[in-house]
Amino acid sequence: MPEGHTIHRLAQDHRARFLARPVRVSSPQGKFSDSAALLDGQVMTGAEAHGKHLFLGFGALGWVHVHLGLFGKVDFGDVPDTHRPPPTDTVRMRIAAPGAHVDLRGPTTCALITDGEKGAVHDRLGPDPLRPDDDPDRVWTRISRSRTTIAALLMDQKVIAGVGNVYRAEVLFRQGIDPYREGRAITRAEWDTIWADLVALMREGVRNNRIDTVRPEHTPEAMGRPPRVDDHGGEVYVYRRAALGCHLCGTEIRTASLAARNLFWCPGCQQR
DNA sequence: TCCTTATGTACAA
DNA sequence: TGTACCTAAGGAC
Repeated sequence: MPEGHTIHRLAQDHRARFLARPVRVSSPQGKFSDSAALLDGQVMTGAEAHGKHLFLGFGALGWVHVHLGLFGKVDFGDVPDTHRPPPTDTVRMRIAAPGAHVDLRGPTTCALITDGEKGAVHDRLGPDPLRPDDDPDRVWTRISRSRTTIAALLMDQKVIAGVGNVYRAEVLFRQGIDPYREGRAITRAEWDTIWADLVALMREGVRNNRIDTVRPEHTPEAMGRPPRVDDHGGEVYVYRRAALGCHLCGTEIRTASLAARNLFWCPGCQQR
């Protein structure tokens, strides 16, 4: 379930269990074995996120750089060592300390890198709504000069880091903006609202560890409908609701493929 | 049991 | 634009 909120939550969850503690590191699946051997027994000195990238610090040894890609999964287990389940053979990396372990499966990236290499990753990522010091003006500069659609721009990690297919669809619905509108046709006021909305939605995503975007007044309860949670685990307006009726205006939600990803929007609520 | 799909990205042509 | 990569769940049979 990896959009930026997941990764920031993972950083927090790693810090809570492992920060400043020596940890056991292994790679049952094998692809990370050499680095795991170097790190085994070392102290975890940091855990941070930028967009969808996770960095686990190990002092002078560098950082474990993790990117979940589309399929990557992380499972924590908070059990006494005597009850710790043996890892399955797809676990790329297991980190363990007394009373806690975490398994990483199916990541696109899991590699030990240097400070310099970490810096290079930050340099190619845009501002992240979940990093308090990041500057939305840098994003606005790119968007306001671009003929690319706002839908494509929001998914471009060099422009803005951490937004994925769900937040893209949902923030454009919430702001009433058609996904095919060009970046340069977005007004400054619209951009300010999009950024502020992403900050709020993604912070809530970190808190709840899932994506909910439906405003209180639009929940099924508030609208007198039976309770419902969408099958990806949160409550949303348009994501994966193709051919269903819009919660607000009843228009059929449309879907289209854009740069190999599924786009969802309501033609009734979102303006060109 | 097989097929499809998925909240992602990099690289080749 | 297409393809490769990594894993697991759900649905069709």
